[in-house]
Amino acid sequence: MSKETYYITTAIAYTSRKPHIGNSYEVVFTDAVARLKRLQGKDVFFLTGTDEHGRKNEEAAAEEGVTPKQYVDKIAGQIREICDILNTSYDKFIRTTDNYHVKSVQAIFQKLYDQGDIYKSKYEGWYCLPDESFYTDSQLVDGKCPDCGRAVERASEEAYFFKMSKYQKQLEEHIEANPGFIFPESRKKEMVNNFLKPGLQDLCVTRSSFSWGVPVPFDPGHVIYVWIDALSNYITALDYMPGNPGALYKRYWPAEAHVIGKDILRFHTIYWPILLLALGEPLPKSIFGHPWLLSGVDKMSKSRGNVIYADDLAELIGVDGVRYYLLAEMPYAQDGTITYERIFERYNADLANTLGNLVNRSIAMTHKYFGGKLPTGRKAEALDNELAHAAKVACAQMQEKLDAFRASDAVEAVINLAKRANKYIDETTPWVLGKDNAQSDRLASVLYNLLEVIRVLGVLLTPFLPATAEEIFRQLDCPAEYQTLNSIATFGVVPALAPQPPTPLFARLDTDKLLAELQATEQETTTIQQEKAAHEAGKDKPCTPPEPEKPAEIGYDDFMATQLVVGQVRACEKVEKADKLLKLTVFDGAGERTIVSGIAPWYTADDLVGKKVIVVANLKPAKLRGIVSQGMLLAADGPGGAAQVVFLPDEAVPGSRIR
RNA sequence: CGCGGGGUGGAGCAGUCCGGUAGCUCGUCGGGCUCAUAACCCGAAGGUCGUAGGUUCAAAUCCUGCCCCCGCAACCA
Repeated sequence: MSKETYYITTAIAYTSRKPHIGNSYEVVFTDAVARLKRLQGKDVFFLTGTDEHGRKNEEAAAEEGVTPKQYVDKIAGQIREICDILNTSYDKFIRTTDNYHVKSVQAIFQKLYDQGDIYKSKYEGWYCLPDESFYTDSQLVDGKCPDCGRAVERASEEAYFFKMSKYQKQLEEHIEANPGFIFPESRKKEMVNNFLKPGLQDLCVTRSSFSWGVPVPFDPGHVIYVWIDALSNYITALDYMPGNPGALYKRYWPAEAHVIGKDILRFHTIYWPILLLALGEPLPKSIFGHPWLLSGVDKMSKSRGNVIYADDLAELIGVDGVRYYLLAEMPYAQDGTITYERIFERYNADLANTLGNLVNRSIAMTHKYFGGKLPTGRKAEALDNELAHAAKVACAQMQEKLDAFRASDAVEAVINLAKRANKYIDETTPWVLGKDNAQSDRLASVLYNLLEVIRVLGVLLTPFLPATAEEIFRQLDCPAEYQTLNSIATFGVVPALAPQPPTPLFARLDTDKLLAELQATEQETTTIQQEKAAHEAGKDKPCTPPEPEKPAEIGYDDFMATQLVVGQVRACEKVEKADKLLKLTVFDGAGERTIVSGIAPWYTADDLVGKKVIVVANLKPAKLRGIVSQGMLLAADGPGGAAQVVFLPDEAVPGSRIR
């Protein structure tokens, strides 16, 4: 009854688009841990879900002509569907639009406000009346509006702020006292050095510029921003209410681990703990910032046309094929890579050849030599002990590694056992024993040991490849009580199994053929994707990349509103303390202007000085790294995020209009 | 001097804390076997462990300088 509890969560996925396979890694990994813990007899609660508020969703919905709720319903459905396809065993799928969550978030906000940790203040800034815009100190040009050059006045917009600094000390002490709180270690250093040490600012926790969110209970013009809304999901999912926590909360909180992407570590290791400190609740035991899965050397993104989706891949290699790749291939602290070559290679080598073939040949021999049922006679040999020992080692290693969140090492330990069993077959040569009736007892022993190892493999694979484990048990005709960790603690406890006729677990893939097919379909889609990508302006933010928008048609006048002119680069220098910035002096026909451009990684002064470029002449000036940039250069998005500046022929006359 | 991680046979990684025969997977080559999914088992080739110095009887491992890659921060109009 009093089983040890184990609460583990993924981050909730932002409902901006269908998650790609890199996004899916998190939920598969977390699922493997959750399944292991259940296997170990813990009372597990595994939470995942979706983060559904925010301006982006509001806008996306408007564009599709549906309500925000309709929009997020659709995407949340897709996200959940992928979790289901991947056979993840979450106990709850929370959506931040769920009613209980909204209520709880409001109560949390109210409590923090009542105790003075949230206060209403002003988003202070310089306001330009004619432009209706706010500017910060650094944006101002000579104390004037950077846009129109007119005077600005000190003005403010109301917003609510959270007193982060009040809890900073406490958090720092906690991190110090609990070395395992943030891991891997290198991530912890990033957080402490970059954010904690410099000191925390109070955090603006509401917005009034959009309305798709949880309203501030006592001030409905304001909406609670993502920090308190989304992060709280980990406790609202357990029916948390300030002062009146629900039964689930009492049972499962604090969480054992929050598994999140390295990109949102800051929110989870700083904002979230401080929020909990303010609520007077215990902090989660650990926060694991996992690395990313890169497509080749690039981040996966729609605009690069290198996206792989888990469900598509599952069509090719099965759900467990996908799970296997993710779990076996992702390093612990460094980014992993995914390519089809690698996927097929791992699938064939480990799943088809090593594991699948072992199961198949062992069961096939049981049928061939004994009609599917082993006789009772046995004859043990010293060799057998080595196999039994390997099973014991695999069992210990798998748990030790996965307990430490080292999934690929854990998987390796299991596959190693399968390799050892394949070797055992060669060592014992059952096909030789089969030719000699006098060796029947020995043959029966060998096959028994093999079936026993396969059963062990079935148990050990449960966290990683649940469907395969099940299929192994089915083929072995293995009763449920022999599918547990306890039952494999000692080798050779299972009664003689009478396996079903063998069915291959994983069909070998014809790698060359598959790659050729993929290349063919890729070429069809690439063109379309590239066209789309051309319209996608900025880079995607890692956690919430924007959906590529179908460009709305614009009229000629709209286009002409952008004043493109020929400019000649007269001078160029690197901006100090900025990796990407070049400060350019450009002659635009009338005079020289300064343009700061983020192309330093790809261009030097020599590449640019004297060249004719396209300048956006009427762009609002902006201050970059303290330098006012008056316009911008046109450049194409090149491969790998590189910028490719558009150069004009030398004859082009500075100042002439481009249209 | 903003903070941190890394450079190991063709590819991907382990080993570095606690110096002492450089290990694993894939690939290549050769052999064995035939129960099995052209699978399995054995063996071989292939590495001056980024680079230059230093400490030591001994350095991938410890120290110092330099080069290159990556992450965080900053920044990309």
